[in-house]
Amino acid sequence: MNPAHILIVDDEEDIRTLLHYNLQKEGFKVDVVADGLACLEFIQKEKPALILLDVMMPQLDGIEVCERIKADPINQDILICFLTARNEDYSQIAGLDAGADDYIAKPIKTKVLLSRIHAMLRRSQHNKPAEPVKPLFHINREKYLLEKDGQEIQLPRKEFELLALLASRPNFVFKREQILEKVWGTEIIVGDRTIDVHIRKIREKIGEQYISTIKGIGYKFNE
Amino acid sequence: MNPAHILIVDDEEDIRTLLHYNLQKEGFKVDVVADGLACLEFIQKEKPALILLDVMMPQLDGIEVCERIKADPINQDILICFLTARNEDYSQIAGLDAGADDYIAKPIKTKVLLSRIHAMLRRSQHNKPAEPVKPLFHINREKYLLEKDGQEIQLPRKEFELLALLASRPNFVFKREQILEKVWGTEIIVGDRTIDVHIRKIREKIGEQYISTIKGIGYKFNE
DNA sequence: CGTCGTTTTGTTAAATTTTTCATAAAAATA
DNA sequence: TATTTTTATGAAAAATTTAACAAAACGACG
Repeated sequence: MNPAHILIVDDEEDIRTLLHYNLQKEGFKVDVVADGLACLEFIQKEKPALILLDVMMPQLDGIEVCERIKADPINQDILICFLTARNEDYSQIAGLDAGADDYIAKPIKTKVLLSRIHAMLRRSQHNKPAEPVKPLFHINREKYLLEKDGQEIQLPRKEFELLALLASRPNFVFKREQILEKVWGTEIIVGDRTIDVHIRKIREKIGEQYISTIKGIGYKFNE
Repeated sequence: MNPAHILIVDDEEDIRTLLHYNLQKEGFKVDVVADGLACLEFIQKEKPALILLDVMMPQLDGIEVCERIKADPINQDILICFLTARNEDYSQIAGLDAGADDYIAKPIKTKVLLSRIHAMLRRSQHNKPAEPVKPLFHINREKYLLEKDGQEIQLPRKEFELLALLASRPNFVFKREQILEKVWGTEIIVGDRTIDVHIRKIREKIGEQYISTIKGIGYKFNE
């Protein structure tokens, strides 16, 4: 579960600091720029999942920036959330017309902010192509369980994520590094033994034959 | 893309005319009725994509109408947007509680109106997770009443909403976040303990076996 | 205004999950 | 074969998450 990447665009130092601090604490990968131009430059190089975009900015305002971003199909799926001065009805509408996905009124309450961000991210994940379906073995993300020849097996979260990852590409050898990155993310650091232990638990539950160890490299799911 | 069908419900002639004119000009298919009863009758025959619903109306007010509409699962996906007198905070809240999807404050600015409408329509197309309704026991939305093998169980509102959500998709694991979003909305922020407590209350009333905890994820309703 | 039912919060205990650690076993390397 | 490296295993510590309870806050209503 990788942390979502969020870009903050605001000309006010205080706001930048505040948002940066709160979002980072929440576990997001955060970048910050101070104006619209810098924002456009930034997304040439990196593609954040979400941009918090101040509407009122000198030179290039948020609406303009938003329109330019959304103009490129490649960036369609970047979520954009406007930060607007309170009760600026006009900016609200113009913003949504410009293709923004949500807006938050200043003054920003941290709880509201986080809640909205999570809601947006979740929503965007929600309508993404369904993951490939496994016949023998079905990993049911909706029900958070494993359907194996008739019976349903409940797995704790980490075990579930790990198995889901391996099973998503049968016969492909996932390196330990990759596993750590995909299941734990780059932020959370855990020792190598942790993977072993989870693998063992999974094997206990589904049988030895499904997961093979590739010594020195990692693990794979057998078709 | 055929034009969205919008129903206008307002007791004031001027407003009806204004809205009708503007929406039609925008290319929507528009119908107009003057009161709540006519509205309910209308949707028996046709199913508009969106209803602009005045809150303050003689006899049957907008909130009541909204509740009745949303009570029928078939109409769940009709978008409802309240038209409220300005700064009627109370009606805003009551409206959203009643299941409305948005509200617009009078006096209505055309640009705001159109923008909001487009946003709502876009959003509703955007996230359409199928929601098959499963009446293991019947959930009576009008009375906030649960009919379980003969006996009727009264549930307070929040408990009711929560149970209704879980029961709307048996076996589907609702994440805590999702529950918060659906039952409380993104605006209202409550702690995680709140969910637990409501779950417990519901379990006390309907029995333990119906709702399972999926640790680290959320809850689900058992079929 | 006081009361009652509902909703929310905070605290503590219990349960479960996740991680670490020490040691054994296995595989690879030389 | 001896040595080194890597993984498996069992037990236990640490961390996280939920349940249970008590109480406060809130709202509707007489």
